[in-house]
Amino acid sequence: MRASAVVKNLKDKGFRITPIRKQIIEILSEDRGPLTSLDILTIIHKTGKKVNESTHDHAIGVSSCIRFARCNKTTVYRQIAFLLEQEILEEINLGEGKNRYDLVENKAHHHHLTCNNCGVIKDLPLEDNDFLQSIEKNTNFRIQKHSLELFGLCLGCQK
Amino acid sequence: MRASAVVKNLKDKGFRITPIRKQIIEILSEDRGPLTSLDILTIIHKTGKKVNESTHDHAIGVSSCIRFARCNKTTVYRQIAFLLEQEILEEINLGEGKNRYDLVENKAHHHHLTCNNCGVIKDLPLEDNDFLQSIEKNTNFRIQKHSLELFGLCLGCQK
DNA sequence: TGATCATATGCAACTTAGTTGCATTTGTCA
DNA sequence: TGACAAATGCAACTAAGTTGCATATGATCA
Ligand SMILES: [Mn+2]
Ligand SMILES: [Mn+2]
Ligand SMILES: [Zn+2]
Ligand SMILES: [Zn+2]
Repeated sequence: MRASAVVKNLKDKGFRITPIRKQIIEILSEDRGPLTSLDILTIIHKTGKKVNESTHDHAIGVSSCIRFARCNKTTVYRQIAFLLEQEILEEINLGEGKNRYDLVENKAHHHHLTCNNCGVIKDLPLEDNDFLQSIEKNTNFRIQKHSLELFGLCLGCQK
Repeated sequence: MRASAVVKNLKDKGFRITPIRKQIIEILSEDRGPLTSLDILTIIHKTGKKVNESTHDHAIGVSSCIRFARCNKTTVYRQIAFLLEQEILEEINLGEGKNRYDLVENKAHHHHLTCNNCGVIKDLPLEDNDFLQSIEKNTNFRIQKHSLELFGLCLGCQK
């Protein structure tokens, strides 16, 4: 599983593995598309409730469950900051007035197609090196980062 | 001048021309680069003061000056919304947690190069139609809008 | 298995961008 | 010069994100 590889990597680097840190990595590795901090917090809260309701034992354990239920937005923001520093996440801005986060991991650099009608966000892998190099030549800028976001209608929403 | 053409166009379409509306158009037509709502408000306030301090008569007039000095952020936001509807402005998001606005007018569609060191924002005219068409073919999306923002170091900041 | 200690967490209070409702003012046109 | 719709100011609000501080906890070692 992708999440456990990320966790192992962090542990090897000497970082602490807390239930919330692990859970955020797991949530983002489920590939629901780039999530906001509130998306993440809401999923953590739900996970806490679900596990609490079930009478069976569960991989997550009761103590983690209690902590998921109480998880605070500050913690989510701080974990996001940590995971960004570790270059495990990428910050994505679709002009919504809030950020989204995508697991980088072994996925190559990519962009997004957002449907203006149904909101679905599709990955767009795109080899853009030639493109960027020609801009560097023409402008004398040294390009360090770029963001390309496309908006339109997905096949289903074109009617 | 570019600003007066925009104003005339609005007048012809039957929209009211208020001092603040006109001033915002003028500020943005001075090409200081894409401005935030606060940038705009601050410049309006300064203009009010400057004109007030000067003892000479001035193209702007005293009554406009008083209104510039009192201009409220709500008004700026509402003018921005109006000018966006009229497709006079374009909204630009550089991932700063706030929007910037650029006059569209007769300037062609373009992108931006932002210097990570000194913050300068340079226009980047870029013919990207072929590029977009090939994405449409490969993805079955119909693309309606796109944003491409580049970040790096300007010539001066490359040391 | 504890004790230790740096790191992670929860909570409350704060900042900043942007929005809304409402009373008042003003640009336009007859 | 009215009349009236559109524009404005102000205050109160929302939502994303940040900060300080007291408490809790994961990893390490005895
Ligand atoms: Mn993605
Ligand atoms: Mn520009
Ligand atoms: Zn769709
Ligand atoms: Zn620079």
